[in-house]
Amino acid sequence: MSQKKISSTEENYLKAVYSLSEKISENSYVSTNSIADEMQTKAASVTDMVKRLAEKTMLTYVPYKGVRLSGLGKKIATDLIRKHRLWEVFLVEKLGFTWAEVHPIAEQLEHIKSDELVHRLDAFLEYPEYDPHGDPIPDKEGKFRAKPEILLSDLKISEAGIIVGVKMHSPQFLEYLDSKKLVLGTKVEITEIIEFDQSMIVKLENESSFNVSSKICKNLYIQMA
Amino acid sequence: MSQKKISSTEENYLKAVYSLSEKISENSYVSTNSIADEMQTKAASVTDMVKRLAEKTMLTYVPYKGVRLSGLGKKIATDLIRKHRLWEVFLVEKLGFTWAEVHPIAEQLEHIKSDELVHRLDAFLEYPEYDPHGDPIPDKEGKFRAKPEILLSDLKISEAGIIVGVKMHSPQFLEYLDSKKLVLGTKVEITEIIEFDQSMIVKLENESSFNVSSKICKNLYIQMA
DNA sequence: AAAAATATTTAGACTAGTCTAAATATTAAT
DNA sequence: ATTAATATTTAGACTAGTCTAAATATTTTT
Ligand SMILES: [Mn+2]
Ligand SMILES: [Mn+2]
Ligand SMILES: [Mn+2]
Ligand SMILES: [Mn+2]
Repeated sequence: MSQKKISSTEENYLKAVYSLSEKISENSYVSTNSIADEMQTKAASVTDMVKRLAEKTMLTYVPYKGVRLSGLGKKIATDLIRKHRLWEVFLVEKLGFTWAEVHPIAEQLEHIKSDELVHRLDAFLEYPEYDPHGDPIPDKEGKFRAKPEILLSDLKISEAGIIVGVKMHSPQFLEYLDSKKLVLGTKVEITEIIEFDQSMIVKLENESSFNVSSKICKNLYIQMA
Repeated sequence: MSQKKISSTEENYLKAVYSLSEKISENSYVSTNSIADEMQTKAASVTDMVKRLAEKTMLTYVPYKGVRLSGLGKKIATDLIRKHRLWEVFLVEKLGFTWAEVHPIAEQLEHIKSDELVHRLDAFLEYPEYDPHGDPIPDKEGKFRAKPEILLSDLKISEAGIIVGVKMHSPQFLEYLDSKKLVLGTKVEITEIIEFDQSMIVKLENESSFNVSSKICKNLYIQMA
């Protein structure tokens, strides 16, 4: 399986490429610069690294075009995402962390190498399907369950739904959501849309309604009721 | 606290020095070669590293004599041991690993950096005092509880006690102990000592008695009944 | 289609950590 | 007190990963 010799750095590059691949069309390449952006590093460093990863057959690299993950690279990336999200569930469900706190710790824990550990953690958590931010947890084969698609900003007046995920993950954003009780599982109904700034007046169950900015509406995933 | 920039490698060196310090007299030095042995590396590499650690005031280094941990170095080492042992408890108590399996995984987990995580893990495990091998878990200040001292090999005929720890940690040894039911908490009584090879005939509660080799007797810690 | 702007790669340097081989210091043996 | 054996340090080289600056390729604008 994924028991090859691979560094945490290499894993992080593959994860970044995977994540960037999701945002572009199937047959296009992930550019050097976009990877540098995502990894907070320099394009020159990326070129070095993708050459090494290509050497290890984890991706294909076409100079001046970009890279594409191979099956192996995809497997390593989804394994990493699986571990990241399982650990986030652990941190929230078992240790009582908030959803705003867990990401940096999961960034470390995802690199722990032990298939048996992942397997037992998964069982201990009772095979969760989604992480604390509503992101689906891929299975051992790297298959994802359906991910939330509809944003709060897609709803029309009088439509209602349940918050099932967040698009942005910054702690500040998540803490703000907590303070407004806009957490996963909360039912929301649109009572009004303010045209000039695209903000919405939202009604929560057993709560008074209030204004929600466009920025927030574009970062909340909804399961329509 | 321990939030300085410190690499896992540096942490491992400090842990090795700490462990070696325990085995020698208070005022003597830990030698370069002994560190190289412990770390499975070369003496030349150790010299390089201890110079860097001395630079960071984590230990004092006297060329051709050896090193001694500073207060800071000692704190980093005991923090690491604390984390290692807490994770071992987690792996055994919560995830169902055997005591023979946990060490290599804890070697990775001990390097996760988050004081809050350690604190919450400690609480989640209900503040355990000993790890699955009977080794005491130091507190936040690095203070240790009493560690087991008496070995099974110290007992005389007809004396009895409870197994509270193991001196050796190899998986093979631990698995062998499991197969003989010589696990922590087991009550043992010496019924006979074979002089020529220093092996012992041991009686367990509700079990028939059997021969235990000298090597094993020297690696089992006993709390006398 | 040339010029300008942008993206990407190459070249060379740096740090952390490691190694081997050679030099030097310390300790033990005669 | 020399000599021999052992321990330790230095010197020089190597890899992974990173950076800046310069060179080159690609894309966009005019
Ligand atoms: Mn995360
Ligand atoms: Mn998440
Ligand atoms: Mn251990
Ligand atoms: Mn242990």
